[in-house]
Amino acid sequence: MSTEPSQKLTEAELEILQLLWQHGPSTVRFVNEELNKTKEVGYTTTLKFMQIMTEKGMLAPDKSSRTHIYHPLLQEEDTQRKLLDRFLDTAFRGSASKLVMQALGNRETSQEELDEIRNLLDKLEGGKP
Amino acid sequence: MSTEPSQKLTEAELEILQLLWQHGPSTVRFVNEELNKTKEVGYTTTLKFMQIMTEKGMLAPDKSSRTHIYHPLLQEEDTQRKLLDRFLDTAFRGSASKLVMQALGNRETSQEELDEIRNLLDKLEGGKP
DNA sequence: AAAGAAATACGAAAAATATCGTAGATACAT
DNA sequence: ATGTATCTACGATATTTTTCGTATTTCTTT
Repeated sequence: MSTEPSQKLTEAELEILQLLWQHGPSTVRFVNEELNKTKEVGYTTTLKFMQIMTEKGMLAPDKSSRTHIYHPLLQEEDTQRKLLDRFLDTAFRGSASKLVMQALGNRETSQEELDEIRNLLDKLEGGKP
Repeated sequence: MSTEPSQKLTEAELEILQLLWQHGPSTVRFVNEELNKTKEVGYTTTLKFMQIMTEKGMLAPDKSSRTHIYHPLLQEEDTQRKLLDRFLDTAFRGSASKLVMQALGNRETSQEELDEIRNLLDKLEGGKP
């Protein structure tokens, strides 16, 4: 009927979600301050965004006290998966390996992370003696 | 002071670039027909996009014949790298390994591709016996 | 050479995103 | 209890992105 988390995250919405995932449920003020570490954004702008996101079913404000606390309703990993699917299509025409190669090739990756990935590869190939 | 390939590709622009990378320099009509395989877009809309992209320095039309042939000026891999950097930051807060894990974990990847990736891992860890 | 088809140029409307100002409500400090 | 600071609500404006209509030019065909 209503609360379908309508897709199509905008850049600004994603930024806010990231902050909430990272720091947990937060106030508008906190989110706004975090945003301002990167760029200049007015308080009411942030507020408006979070209200719109609430309408869209992405956030739920706890209004029990005057200062509302916003909870993210979207799961981080779910959302990342969807974003990745889309990105893979639009930017890499669907070639996951090409994307992976670029992701690993073009930046520093710690030994630990490499090990992790290698483990995953082993697992994926498992059952093939 | 002009031809700087100003950044910030829009979705529509990227779609067009993909077609040009995939099929090589093309006419507006061809691009439009390709686009219409997916969604409905008017001819002049496509034309306008390609003209704007030309202004932005992303494309260069060969106007020697009446029907212009548009060449992409951006390199596919360069562009993908930039898009990936951005995406990595905004969607995965910079964690390349997390992105890679998702990319590999959530879809079918062929044995060949897996091998390729494993090779890359070996290379990246090279110099460490 | 005239009619019709196919391109480009250009301006402007429509839609989607982002930004903010102001008003009114609520808490807090004096 | 009065003034000040802090919030939320809400409407309005600005910016960016997408879409297209119309005019004009250039071929083709007859």
